[in-house]
Amino acid sequence: MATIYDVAKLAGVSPATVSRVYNGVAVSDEKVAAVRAAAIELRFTPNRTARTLRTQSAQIIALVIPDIENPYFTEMARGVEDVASGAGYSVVLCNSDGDTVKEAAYLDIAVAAQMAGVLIAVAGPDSDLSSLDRPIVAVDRAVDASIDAVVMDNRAAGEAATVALLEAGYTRIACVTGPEQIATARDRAQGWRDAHESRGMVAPEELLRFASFRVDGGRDAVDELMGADAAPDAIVAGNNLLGVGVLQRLGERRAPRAVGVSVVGSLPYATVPAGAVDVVRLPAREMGVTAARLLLDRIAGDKRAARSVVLSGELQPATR
Amino acid sequence: MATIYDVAKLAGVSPATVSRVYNGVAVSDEKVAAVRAAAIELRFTPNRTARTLRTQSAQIIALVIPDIENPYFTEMARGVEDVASGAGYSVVLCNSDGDTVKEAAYLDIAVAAQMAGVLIAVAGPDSDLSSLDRPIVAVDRAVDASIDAVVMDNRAAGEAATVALLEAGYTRIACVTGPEQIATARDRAQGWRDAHESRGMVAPEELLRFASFRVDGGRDAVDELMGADAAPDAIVAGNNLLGVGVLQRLGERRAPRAVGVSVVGSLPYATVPAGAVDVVRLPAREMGVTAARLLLDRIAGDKRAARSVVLSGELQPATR
DNA sequence: CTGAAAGCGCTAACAC
DNA sequence: GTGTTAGCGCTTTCAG
Repeated sequence: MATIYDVAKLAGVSPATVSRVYNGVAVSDEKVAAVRAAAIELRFTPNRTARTLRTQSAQIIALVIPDIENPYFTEMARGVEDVASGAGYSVVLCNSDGDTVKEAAYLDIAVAAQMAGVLIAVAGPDSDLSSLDRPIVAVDRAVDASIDAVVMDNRAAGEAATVALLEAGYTRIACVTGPEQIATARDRAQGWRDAHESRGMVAPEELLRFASFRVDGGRDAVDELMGADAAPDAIVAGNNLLGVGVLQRLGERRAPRAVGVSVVGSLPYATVPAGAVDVVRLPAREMGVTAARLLLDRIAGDKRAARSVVLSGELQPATR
Repeated sequence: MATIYDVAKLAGVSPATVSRVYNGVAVSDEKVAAVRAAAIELRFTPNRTARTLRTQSAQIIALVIPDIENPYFTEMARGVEDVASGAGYSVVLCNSDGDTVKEAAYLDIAVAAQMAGVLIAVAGPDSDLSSLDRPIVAVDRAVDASIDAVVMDNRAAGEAATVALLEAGYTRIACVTGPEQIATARDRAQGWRDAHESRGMVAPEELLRFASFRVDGGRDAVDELMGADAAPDAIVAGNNLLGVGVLQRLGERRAPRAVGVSVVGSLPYATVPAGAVDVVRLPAREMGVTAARLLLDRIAGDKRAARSVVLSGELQPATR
C-alpha cells in the first residue's frame, strides 16, 4: 500500500500537505490537484490504523446487541448504520448473546481498538460499563441516569396491547413477557396490569409468565398456559419473537376456540393474514437513528447532562 | 490508558518483555508474574491499534452481507462469529444492502483498517474484489474459481422444493425467485425446471418470476400470478423472505382453493402451523462456520489452490 | 532470556 | 500556506 510519503514525493509536496488534503485543512488549489492526481495514480487510501493511533480515535461506532437474530435489533441496526455512515463512521455489530461476559469482551475491544463510541442494548442488570472511557448511549434498555438512553415506552406499549384485547371482549388475558431481570420485560407486564386496572379489573397474575425473549419462550408458555385448568382466552406477547412463538403454537394446537393474541413489537416475517392480531409497532429504526445522532453529538463534544429519549409504540389494531 | 511502558516500569522490566508476555514469547516465570501483576494493577489492555499498525494486520474479520435483516444471513453470521471469536478474532458485520457502491466502501475500509480477512456474500455480478489484497472467502454466492467459496447446492434445493409439490399432486407450479442477475436465484429456478424435466414434464416458464429477495417481492408476485387467467395451483418460493411474502399474501386473499407452497430456506419467524408448507432447510449456520474456518486457514498462511465447498439443503416435507 | 532502539503511517505543533 | 519533526503504542530485529 502506498503511504502519504509516496504520494508526497510524486506530487512534489510534503507529507503534511498530503495529510491536510485528506483532512480538509486549507491547501492551495494547485497542490490539492497534484496530491489528488498522485493519490489516484498510486491507488492511495489513507491508512486508518495509523490515523487512529495518532488521533486516539477510530471512526468506528460499536453497536452491542443481545440478539443479532432478532429482527427488532437488526431493524434498529439499519437506523444506526444509516446515520453513522452518513457521518463517515463505520458500525461494528457485536452480538453479546445476552451474556455479560461476551458483552464485557466486546467493550474491552471497543476500548482497545479506540472506537469513537458505543451504542449498547445491555445484556442485563449486571452489565458493567464502568471501564468504558468514551461516549456511550444506551438503546432499548436504560442503564442509569448518568447515561444517555433511547428507549421505548414499554409500559404504555404493554397497556395498549392489552387494552386492544379487552376492547375486543376478551376477559381472561395472559401475559407472556421476557426475563424478569430485564426491565423492558417487567415494564410491558406492568402495562398489562395497568390496562386491567384502568378498567376497574385486576390482572390475573397467575397468567403472567416470564420467558426468554425468544420464539421457544412463547411456544412453551402457550403449552403451559393452555394446558392448565383455567386457561386464558387471550394472550399478550411481550416481544416480537414471543409473539411468533405464541402464534406458532396456538396454530399447531387444535384450539377449542379462538385465542386472542396481541403482540408488543412488529412481526415482519410472520405469515398470519394482515389484521389477524393486534400489534403495537415499536419504531426500532427510529430508535437506532435517534441513538446514533445522540452518540455522534457526544463524540463531537456535547457535554450537556445525560438525556433520556422515550419513543412510543403505535397500535395497529386487528380487523375483527 | 496504561501502556507497555507503564507496565514495564512498574514491573521492573523492559517494554519488550511486556510485549513478549502478551505474545507468547518465552519469558522467565518470575518476570511473567511481575508483568501480570503490574498489568492488573494498572488495568492494562494492549492497544490494538498500535499492534495492528506494527504488525500490519488487525485481528478482525469483515463479514459483508447484502441484507442484515434477513435471518438467513444473521444465522450465518452467528456461525462465523462462533468460529472467529474462538480463534481470537472479532467480526465486523457490514451491510452492503445489495449495493455494489456501499460494498466497495466497506471493502476499502477493510483494507484501510488492515483487517485480517473478508467473508463476503457479494451484492451482484459487478462486485469488484480486485483491490482486496488479503484473504477472502465467498459465502452463499460464488465469485470465480480463484476465490474460495462456501455455497449451497441451490439447484438441488430448488429441485427438491419443486418435487415435493409435484409429489403432492400439484400440476401447475409457479416459481418466484430472486433477481435474475444473482446466480443463486437463477440456480434455484433451474432446479424448478429440472424437477419438471425429471418427470417428463416441462416447466411452465410463464409462471417464473424474478423478484427482489424480500418479503414484498413475494407478495407482489402472488398478486401477479394469481390474478392471471391460468393461475398456478402451487408456488415455489426462491428464498425465505419470498416464502414469507407468498404465504402472507395467499393468506390475505380469499383463495378459491388451497395453493401449495414450498420454500427454499427456513422460516424461523413464520407463524404457519408446523407441516403446512414444504421447506428446504439451508444450513446457514454451518455455511458460516465452514467459511470462517476456511478463512482462518488462509489467514494462517494456507496457500493451496482455491476450494469450493457445496452444502446441501434438507427437505422438511409438509404433513398432508 | 532480556534490553535498546528503530519504525509501522499518520497528524499536529511549530517554525518559516 | 507549507515543510520539518516528534511522537501515538506496539513489535521485532539486533546485541548481549
